[in-house]
Amino acid sequence: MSLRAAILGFLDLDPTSGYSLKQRFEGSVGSFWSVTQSQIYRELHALEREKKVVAKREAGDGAPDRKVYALTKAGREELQAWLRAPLEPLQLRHPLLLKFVFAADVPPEELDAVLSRYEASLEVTRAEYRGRLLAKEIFSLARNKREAAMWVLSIEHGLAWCDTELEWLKKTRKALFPGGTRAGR
Amino acid sequence: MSLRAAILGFLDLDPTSGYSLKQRFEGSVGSFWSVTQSQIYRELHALEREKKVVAKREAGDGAPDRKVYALTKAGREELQAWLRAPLEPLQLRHPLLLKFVFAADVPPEELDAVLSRYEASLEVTRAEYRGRLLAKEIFSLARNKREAAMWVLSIEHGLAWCDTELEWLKKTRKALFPGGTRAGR
DNA sequence: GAATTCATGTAACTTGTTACATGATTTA
DNA sequence: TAAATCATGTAACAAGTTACATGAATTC
Repeated sequence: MSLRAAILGFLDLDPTSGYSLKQRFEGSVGSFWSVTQSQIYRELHALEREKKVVAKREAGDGAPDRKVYALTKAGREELQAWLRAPLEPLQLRHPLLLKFVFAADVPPEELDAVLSRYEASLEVTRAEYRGRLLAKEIFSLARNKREAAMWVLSIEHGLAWCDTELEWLKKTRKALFPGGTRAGR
Repeated sequence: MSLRAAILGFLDLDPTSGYSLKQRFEGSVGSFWSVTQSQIYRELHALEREKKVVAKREAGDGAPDRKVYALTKAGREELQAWLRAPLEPLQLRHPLLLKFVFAADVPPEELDAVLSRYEASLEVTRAEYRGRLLAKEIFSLARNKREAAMWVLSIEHGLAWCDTELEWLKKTRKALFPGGTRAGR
């Protein structure tokens, strides 16, 4: 349901093709909502059948044709209804934590390696969010100041989450490997 | 894959039935890994077919029979392999954030209501985690001190996450409703 | 007497993932 | 010349959700 609504949301901002919707997801809500190309096409087809969106074929001379989707009135109504509807419950799935709970017998160096890889990936993610804030692309795409402010807040949410994770890792390392496991960390 | 491994992990701690596995998920990793009853039975059946677990029927006199599952050697090996394997990537799906991004035109009071409901649910969750730490059930179930320490850390992760969310909400409210939307908040 | 808990499960459905196929254009 | 990008999609599969069915025992 959320995926569907997000597609409507993006098309409301700016009608576009399935292919580029994928890019938009990645470039803006990717940190808290992941999608695959197949999902997008499937949902787009369903929305089209239900007349929530209409497609216009645009000839790309040389390049492949694009099917540009736009909301219909019914589509706009569905989006508005979703915005006011109660939230679907947040259900985290955190593979590191899950593994962690069963890992008491894993030798310290191996556990440390798992934590380190996660830490490295967090730092990459955080740098990306920082870049997004600095790039200020947001301010050119947003339709008004309020919208821009909200997009900034959503990125700041991602940054705060990264920081919390990193702090937890630090604390966890201290608790589990009080002497350190190897030179350098 | 993670679900499967977690089932193996729980059965390794203590052989038990599908029904009570569900309870154990909820009572320990529920904050970062949600499951349904159907998923558990389905996976348990698959694991049985693959000889990773064996079931023993225990007659419950009066009460329904239970099928108590225990790991086989192959099951233990799969668990150990998973513990050392690279993590599946973390993919958040955060319905509030997603909605937030498209909600610039939602009237302040309605948006505030969405945020408030989320805030309330976070406070419930946080209280539950606190309770879990205070209850110290952990220390009786853990097989050793290291394991207990790791379980405590996993709950502390949940608490830290709640706190970060609550702080973000506060900040967001301040940014979006500088004068407040109604008495009391 | 009604609802909840214990305990098993099935069926149907929705959502998410992976792999593949096509074919032109641009970049390395 | 090989790889990446643009752009469409399909098929098969895996994972997650919802609703239902059964039936005894216990608690309200």
